[in-house]
Amino acid sequence: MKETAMPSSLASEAYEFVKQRILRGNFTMGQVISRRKIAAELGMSFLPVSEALLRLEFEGLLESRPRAGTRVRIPSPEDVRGHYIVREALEVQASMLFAAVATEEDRIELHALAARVDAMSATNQSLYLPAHEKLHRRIAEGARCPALSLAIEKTHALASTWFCVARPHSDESPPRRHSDLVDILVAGDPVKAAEAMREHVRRGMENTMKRLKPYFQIRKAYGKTFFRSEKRDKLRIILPSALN
Amino acid sequence: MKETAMPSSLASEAYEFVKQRILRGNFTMGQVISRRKIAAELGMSFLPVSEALLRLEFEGLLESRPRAGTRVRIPSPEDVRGHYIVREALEVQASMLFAAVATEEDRIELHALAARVDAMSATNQSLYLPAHEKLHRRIAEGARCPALSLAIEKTHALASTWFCVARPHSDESPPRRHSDLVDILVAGDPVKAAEAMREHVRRGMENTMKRLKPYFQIRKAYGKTFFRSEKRDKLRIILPSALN
DNA sequence: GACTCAGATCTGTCATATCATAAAATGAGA
DNA sequence: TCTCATTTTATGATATGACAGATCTGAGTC
Repeated sequence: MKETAMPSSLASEAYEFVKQRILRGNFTMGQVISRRKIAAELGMSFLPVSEALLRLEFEGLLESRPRAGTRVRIPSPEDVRGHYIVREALEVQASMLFAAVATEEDRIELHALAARVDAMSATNQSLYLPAHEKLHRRIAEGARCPALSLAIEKTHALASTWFCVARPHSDESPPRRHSDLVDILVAGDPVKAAEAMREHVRRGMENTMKRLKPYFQIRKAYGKTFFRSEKRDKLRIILPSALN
Repeated sequence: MKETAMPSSLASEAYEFVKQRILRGNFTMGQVISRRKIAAELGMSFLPVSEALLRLEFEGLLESRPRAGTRVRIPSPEDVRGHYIVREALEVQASMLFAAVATEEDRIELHALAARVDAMSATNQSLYLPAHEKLHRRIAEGARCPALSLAIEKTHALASTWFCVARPHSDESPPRRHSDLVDILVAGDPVKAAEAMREHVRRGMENTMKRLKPYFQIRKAYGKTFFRSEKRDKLRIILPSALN
């Protein structure tokens, strides 16, 4: 956890700070974030913090209401579906380009990454997510289109917040789920690559939908009000909540 | 040109104001925008204006450097290519979904829109762009995925700024360019729909590349400095500039 | 217990002021 | 006319404070 060199701007420092806390799960879904407290914690005014939160809101990690507060976004089923449809579009495009233009080094590295991801999906949970993201990032980079990589990276950041929660999965995902995908990508046929990636992303959506199901109810219970106190915890208990 | 109801926030008012001026070409590419002047013009502080410009920067319409200024973004060839690759990904996805799930009304309306667009591509230049955008928006809406529609809409806003400039086109685009596309979309075969849309977007990219070629040189001449005075106009003359 | 309602507290929005830096304007020297 | 260093002006970044509105708290009521 190092300061990313010289942020050169308090706003970007605050941005990284809050983003990391969300991605690590220190801020839980639905939790209200206080600009002033974070500003005090970082020793700055709350204006650069506001700019940072605004940016995170654009990226879909936060949601806010004018004078009520800002909280970590709680997704609705439509959010998840929409997210995965956009993501499918982008990743299919990336995998087609990868199959067509990736270098030999790209393809070799991808094989190694896929093997690592598949291995960790069964054993090491905490390292699985970063490895999985790296795999997809490499595919995007192999497509040789920075704009596409950037768009994909943004969608991944959003989805990451959904995985910092309970992981009841261990659903028998095939042991070579990612290796099989990569095998097709490196083979070099864009159409087959697209097909494989499309299937891959769709599986991901089904998985996420299952995991997030309890939280959909929480979203409904919260409604439009931004609870600042612990009332939210009470709601969590009241809910039908098969949270685990 | 109506105020969109009650903006409820000065920042969003400034956002709409600046965005419209960019899209209408009142702000030309590379022109530096002064937060303070706009704030004065709108009778507000420059803080809400800053928030608006920040948002437009996220959307790719503006670019800024820390204490130099904020200007309407001048695209590089890589920008255009990246934009169209992302756009291709999204629109192909939309057209596949449209072919699969659009209602009968959707398909009927699309036919009419396509005919209108093709008609105006030859005659009415000023109405062509809005009609063209509406056509693509309807396709996205027919896909029944708000998130996808939103993503596409954002990419269109960016591209629109590129068309407020010289239109040397009138390149013999086939008279039924959009009608042919729509014919395939409404037929209902997702694979063929995807194919047709992919081809359509690629044509669009080639077109845009041709139009923007002169501006690529301007971008190089500008470099990283944000000219606030008229020196920029001199540069424009100096350039090889077959601007018209 | 549940419900209401007035104050206290916190929130985001916005205005104003200061500061370091980038670009412009100026002017002396070739 | 050109170049280069200087000053001047303009810009974005940030701090601070005021304000309206949302949420919270707690006493009072049933």
